[in-house]
Amino acid sequence: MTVAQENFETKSRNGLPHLSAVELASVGLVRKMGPLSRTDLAELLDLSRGSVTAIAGNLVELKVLTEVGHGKSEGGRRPKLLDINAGLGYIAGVDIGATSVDLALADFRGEILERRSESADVRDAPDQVLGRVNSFITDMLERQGATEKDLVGLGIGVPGPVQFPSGLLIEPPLMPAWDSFPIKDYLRRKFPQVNPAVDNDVNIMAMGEARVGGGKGIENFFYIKIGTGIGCGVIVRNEIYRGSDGTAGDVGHICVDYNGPICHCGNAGCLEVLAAGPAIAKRGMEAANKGDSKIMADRMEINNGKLTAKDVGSAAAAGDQAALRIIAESGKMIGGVLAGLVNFSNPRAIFIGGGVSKIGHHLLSTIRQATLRRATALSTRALIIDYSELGDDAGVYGAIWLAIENVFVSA
Amino acid sequence: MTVAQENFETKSRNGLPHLSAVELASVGLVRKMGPLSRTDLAELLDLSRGSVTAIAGNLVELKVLTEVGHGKSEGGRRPKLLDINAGLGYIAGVDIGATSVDLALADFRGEILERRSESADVRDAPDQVLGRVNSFITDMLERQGATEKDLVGLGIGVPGPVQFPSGLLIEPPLMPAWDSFPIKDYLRRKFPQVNPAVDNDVNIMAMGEARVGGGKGIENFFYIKIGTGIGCGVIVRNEIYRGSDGTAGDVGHICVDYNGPICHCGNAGCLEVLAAGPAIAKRGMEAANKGDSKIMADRMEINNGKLTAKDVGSAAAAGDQAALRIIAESGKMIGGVLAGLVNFSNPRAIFIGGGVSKIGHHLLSTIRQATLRRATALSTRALIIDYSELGDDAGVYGAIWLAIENVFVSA
DNA sequence: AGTACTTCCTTCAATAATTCAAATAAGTGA
DNA sequence: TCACTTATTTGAATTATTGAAGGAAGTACT
Repeated sequence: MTVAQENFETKSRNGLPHLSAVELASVGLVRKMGPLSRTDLAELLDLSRGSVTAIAGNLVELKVLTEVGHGKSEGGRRPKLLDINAGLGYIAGVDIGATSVDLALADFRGEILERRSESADVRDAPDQVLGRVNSFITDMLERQGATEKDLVGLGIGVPGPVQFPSGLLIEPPLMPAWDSFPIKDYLRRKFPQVNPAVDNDVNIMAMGEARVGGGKGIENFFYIKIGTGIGCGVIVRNEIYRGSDGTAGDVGHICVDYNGPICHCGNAGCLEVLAAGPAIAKRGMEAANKGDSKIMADRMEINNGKLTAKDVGSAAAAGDQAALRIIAESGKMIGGVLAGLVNFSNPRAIFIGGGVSKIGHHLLSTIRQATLRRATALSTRALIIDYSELGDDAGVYGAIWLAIENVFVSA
Repeated sequence: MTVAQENFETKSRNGLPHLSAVELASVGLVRKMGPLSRTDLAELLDLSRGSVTAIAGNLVELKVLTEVGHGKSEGGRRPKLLDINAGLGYIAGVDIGATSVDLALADFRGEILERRSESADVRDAPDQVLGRVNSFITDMLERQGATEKDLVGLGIGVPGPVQFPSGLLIEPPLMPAWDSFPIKDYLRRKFPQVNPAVDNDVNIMAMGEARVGGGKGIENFFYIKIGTGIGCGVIVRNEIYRGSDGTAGDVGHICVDYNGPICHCGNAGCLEVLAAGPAIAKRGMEAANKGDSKIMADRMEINNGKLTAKDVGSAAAAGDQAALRIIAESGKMIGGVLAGLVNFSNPRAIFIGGGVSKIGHHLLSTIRQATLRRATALSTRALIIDYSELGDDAGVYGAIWLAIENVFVSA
């Protein structure tokens, strides 16, 4: 490369160089597979070693990749391994929940440097919540000895339907004040160089599971979040599947009982009203009041007359029959819906996360049973159903990876 | 290109030249958008006009593209339009149904030259059925003045679960004799140069609808086939979605009534047993026997004691209340399942085909109502629900296009 | 330690793909 | 007719890629 060209070296707004398609592919491969030698890259890219030497040389010069020691010799010269340059810039991942904000600051490889959970009310005005997000991120950057300019990527998940490219929420039931609020613009007020990626919270959890959790290497899977509601992130061909309007994965309002109770969505018998956390808690309280469960009744007394799904879970873990029955009912309904979706979509795996997934193993086993019983044999042959590997970190990991995969694409 | 190289010009087995990635992209664009000028191509490919001149020149020399006259001037020189060279070779599309084989021979653009329907029993031995397929194709080629060597692509759909890359059927319920039968190899005995593409029948129908029917330009949609069974072809990001084992779209065995009748799959209350053609026919006969419908009872007498779904349809068209109710019931169940899948998958459209879809408009309208009622508002905002545009031709069109898109990929 | 072999990486001339700028072709409209 | 516009072609310059040759850095065997 001549000196004249170097002067015209194009840089995107975030200060990172523009990469060619081959360079992007190389970086992607290293991200996906970990440190690679030039020979590995040549084989994976189907290019000659000579070309890869040139490409890798350029990427090292641009400080996108660095040499990180040597690999094991396989009978000859040891390979020099190339990895993502962790120090190229910082990535922030934000997972906004109904009552809390989870954040993490990561290096350029996606390794988390600092992790935070703050309480927040999503019903507050968006600029209030996002203002706090901005200052949390600034704070984390400062603690790493960095400044706002060093942030190169920012991903954020919000609990509502997102129109992905624009990052606008469309009629979010939980957070009406956020409808069409320009989230990206607001975040850019503090970090003008970054191009934030905004997505639905369940989508980013699925993304996290796909890139660093149990979904690594799995092309098609679901991530089910069971909490106050029930949502689903869908990974198709290793990417988040958002559907035509960004609403894909809305499994909470699939009908399981046409004569069931009315959901806040206006319809009767949605999975969400019948099987999510509040339903489990409610049925627990009913059982306690009816005298079907001493454990739950005791717990209810301590808890000023209330029970949570978690309480029902601990009762079940202690062998309480009523609690076990309640959880099994919920699991059966969820499994029944999942069976239909498995028939339709034939995923390789289903990962279950969200607050309610922590109430114990009984829920998982009934979900698993119900799903396997009602789905076709062919589609369940190799189906994995398990809890999320990342637990509460799925969201922030996914946000980080959404940001990472958007870092080199210009606004 | 030097003379020495021309001698080494690589050709694939089917006699077609190997194309580079850019060339493939160009051809794909012309296939998708119709005749294009070099300038159009340059813009679509994001290449300079000079490059496109070279690429187009090569493709014309290879006889993959041809100049087909001029476009309208927009104030300057008229563009020369490039189109696929129809005469480069023939494409055969085959749609094997339970009781019939539909075939078509097309030119290289996918334009059908001859169309045939033959009766056949899929329960026969596969070599017997496929032997007939081979000779039908040969016959059609001869009627075009061509020989077996002129076939460059062959696509075939079969009514059972297919493991796509290998083209093997896996435990097909309708056609046990075909289990793991090497369909591709058999077809190649007559057409050794082609690399046949084998897929599930519903998948190829969806493909047909995607490429030449109502699904043109729609990224994500379902094709529902209602006949003896109920199947679904899923198009995601403009491609057939097959899932992890090739069984995606198996909606017929989604449960709609846990206390319903037992399906041949072993489970109770599958959509298929309750809502497909045989269920409609059965309920029609019950109504006739109970004296609820004079029209159907009369029809039954003529038909030696039997009714078909179509008979119920004509009764409904004539205003018969019992028939209307039966069809509405079926439509409601299908719509109920579709609503769940719409929530989950957020497609832009649903196209309905298959034999039972011909029983009249009442079925469509109840399916539409039931789907829209139970799916979320956001996911149905822009949702199209309509009959297949291609009707009985969806299968052969899809087979042709599956073949076309495999023509330049080597075996 | 020496030798043969292997693997990994670099270099560089040759080749292929692409761009850019200029020329040419073929129209429109006043 | 002339000025202008759009489409295509051409060819020199640039960039990307290959392939062969060789150097670097290891292993394995003697």
